[in-house]
Amino acid sequence: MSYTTTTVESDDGMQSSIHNESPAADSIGNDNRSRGKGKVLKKGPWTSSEDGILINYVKKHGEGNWNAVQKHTSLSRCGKSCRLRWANHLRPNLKKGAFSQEEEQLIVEMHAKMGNKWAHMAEHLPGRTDNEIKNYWNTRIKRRQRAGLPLYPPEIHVEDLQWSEEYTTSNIFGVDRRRNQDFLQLGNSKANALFDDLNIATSLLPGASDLSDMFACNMLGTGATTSRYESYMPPILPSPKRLLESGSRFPMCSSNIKHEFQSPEHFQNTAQQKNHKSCSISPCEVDHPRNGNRHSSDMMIPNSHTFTDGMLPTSKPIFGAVKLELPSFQYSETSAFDLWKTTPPSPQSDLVDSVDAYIQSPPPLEIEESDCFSSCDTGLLDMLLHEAKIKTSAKHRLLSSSSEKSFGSATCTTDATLNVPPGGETQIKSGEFEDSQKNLVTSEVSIPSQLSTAFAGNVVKTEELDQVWEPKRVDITRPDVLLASSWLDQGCFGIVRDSSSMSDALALLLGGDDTGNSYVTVGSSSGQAPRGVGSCAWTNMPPVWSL
DNA sequence: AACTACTTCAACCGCACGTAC
DNA sequence: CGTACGTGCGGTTGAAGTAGT
Repeated sequence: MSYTTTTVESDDGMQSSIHNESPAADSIGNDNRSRGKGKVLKKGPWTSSEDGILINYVKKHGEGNWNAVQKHTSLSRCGKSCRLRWANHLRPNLKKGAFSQEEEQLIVEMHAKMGNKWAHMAEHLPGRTDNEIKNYWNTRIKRRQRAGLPLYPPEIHVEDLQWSEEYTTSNIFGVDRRRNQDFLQLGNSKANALFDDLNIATSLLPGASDLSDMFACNMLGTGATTSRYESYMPPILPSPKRLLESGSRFPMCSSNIKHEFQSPEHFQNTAQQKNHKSCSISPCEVDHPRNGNRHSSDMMIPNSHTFTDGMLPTSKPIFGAVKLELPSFQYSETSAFDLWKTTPPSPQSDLVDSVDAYIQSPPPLEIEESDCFSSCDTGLLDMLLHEAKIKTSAKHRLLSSSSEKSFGSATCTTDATLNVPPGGETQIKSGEFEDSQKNLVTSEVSIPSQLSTAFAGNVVKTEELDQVWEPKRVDITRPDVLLASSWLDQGCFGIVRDSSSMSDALALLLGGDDTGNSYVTVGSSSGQAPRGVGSCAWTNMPPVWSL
C-alpha cells in the first residue's frame, strides 16, 4: 500500500497532513477525484487525517454549510461527503457496534410502521444513523429471504405498534412507486402479477401512470383482500405529487388522515375483526414459501411499508378516510364498535399459530365479504340506496344552509376546512354506535368532515362552485361509494354486472346535475370526467375515471 | 494456503425539497 | 418567477472482511 502525504495550510490556519492510507486513496489523481469548483475533490474512504480536519472544522464552525468545508480547510471533499462522514462516523454520541436486541426489535417495528424511513427511524434510535439502520435492514431482508422467513416476525402486530401521529399524518400513507418496487423485491408473485397488470394498464391508459400507486392507496383504504384485487381493477388515481405536477387536482390521496386514523385502535379494531376468522394482521412479508402468497391483505396492512411510502411528505392520502368511513356501514349496527373494543387480542400463541393456519387455509371470499359487510343483510346496494335516499333528502337541507359550518366542513373550500378539530365528527363516529339509524345519521353527518379532510392539500379550487355543487362532489368522492360499490361489490372496475341498478344507485347517490346528467357513467369506459362544477376536482382526471 | 462465495458497511449518486437571490 | 445552491434522504455500489471448501 502506498501512502501519499499532502501538507496543506488551510484558510483557518490549520496545517494538515493528509495521509492517504487506503488503497482507494492510492488512486488519487485518477478515478477517486472529481472536480468541484476548480478544486479536485477526493472520493473514497476517509482517512483519519481527513476526519481530524473535519472534526476541527465542525468544532470551529458548527455543523452545516458543508460546502464551505473545502473552502476553509484543506479537505478536498465535497460538502455532501463531509456531511455524510460527520453524520455517520464523526459526530459525537454515535453508537458503534452491533445493534442490540432492543434496537433490532425497534427497527422492525418501526419499519412496519414507517417503511424505509431510515432517517425517521434513526431519530428514535439515539446514536444510530440512518445508514446503519438501512444497512441493517437490507441485510436483514436478505437474510430472512434466504431463510424463507417472513420479513416481520409474527409477534410484530399492527396492534402492538405504538401509533405515531407523525407517521400517520405524513409518512405511512404516502404512496410511491418505489414502495411497489420494494414490494416486488420481496417476491410476492401475486403482487408481481398485480403490478404487472397495473403496469399494463398504465401503458394502456392515458394518465394512468400512477395506477399502481393508487391501487396501493386503495388497497390500503379498503383493506382489500387478495381475492378482491385479483378480480377487480381499482380506478386510476394519479398520485398527489404527480397530480400537482400535472396541474390536476383530485381529492384522493390527499387528506389529513390525522383525523381519519385517529389511533392505533382503528387498525387494531380492523385487525381484530379479521382475527376472528383468520389470523392476526401481521405484516408478514411475502416471500415465505408457506405463505403461498396468499392473503396479501394481511401483509398489506394499512401501515405496512409494503404499499406505502412517505415520499410524498405533503400528501395525505385518503385511505384513512376510506377506512374510517366503513364502520358506519360495514359493521353491525348493534355492536360493531363494541366488538372492536371488547374483542380481546389474540394470544400470542394463537397469533403465531394462526399465521400458519391462515396461510395454509385462507378463509373463503364469502367470509371476507361478510366480514366487511356483515351488518348489511340487505346488501351493499341496498345500503347505498338507503343512504342515497337519506342524502337526497338531506341535500336540500344542506343546500339550504349557506353556512359552511352548518354543513360541517364539506365545502372543502379552504385549507381551514382541513382543521377538523379532534373530537369533532369523527369522534362522534367512534363513540356512538347504538343502532342502525343512528349509524346512518352519524355517517351522513360525519362524511363531510372526512371528505373535507380527504381534500386536504388538493383543495378544490372554486368556492362559488362549491356553493352549488358541494353535496354532489362530496358524494362522488366518498370512498365507500367508490370502493364498496364499484370495486368490492361489483368486481372489476368498469365492468359492472348490474349496471342499471348500480347506475341507479350511484346516480342517486351522486345526485346528478340538474340536467339529468349523472356524474357517474356506470359501465362506460369512455365516459367523460365530470365537467363544470363538479369538475373542480375532476376536470383533469383522465377519462378512465368515469365509473 | 488459495480460492470462492457471501456478508457487511462506508461512501457515492441521484433526486427532491427548501431557501436565497 | 426562475435559477442556483445547500441540504437531506433513500437506493445502490463496491471494497473489505469473513466463512466455507
